[in-house]
Amino acid sequence: MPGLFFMSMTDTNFFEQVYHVVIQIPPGRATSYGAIARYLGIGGSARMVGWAMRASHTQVANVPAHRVVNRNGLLTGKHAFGGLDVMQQLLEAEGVKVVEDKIVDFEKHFWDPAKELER
DNA sequence: TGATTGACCAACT
DNA sequence: CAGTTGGCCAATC
Repeated sequence: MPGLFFMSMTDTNFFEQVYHVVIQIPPGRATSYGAIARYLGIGGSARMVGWAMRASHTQVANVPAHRVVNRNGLLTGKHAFGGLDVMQQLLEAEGVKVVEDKIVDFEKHFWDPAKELER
């Protein structure tokens, strides 16, 4: 039932790539902007990933942006969810503990597209 | 059109 | 160990 996402064909291929990966993140898992960027082959442009996410919440639905945090496991984009504790609630609802705006045992919940989707 | 900024990351000082 | 710098690329000023 998921995978029901669509966007204007005027959107850049970059956004499409990012969403394609994020949407495939399983519940209870999380990944980092850098990991996605590397998987897409744009390693240095991790900032663009986060930037694309911010735009996603207003343009595209069904994008679990709350499962994407920075390399530190910190919920850097919480402010984009309308509330400063919305992102945390979403994660905890999936079984991911969050303390001080950062994911506990981030490595344990880490989901690397380059590894899971590998090849 | 040039400069600044951004839900980042890694290396360097 | 903390602050700075470079990189990457697109949007905004």
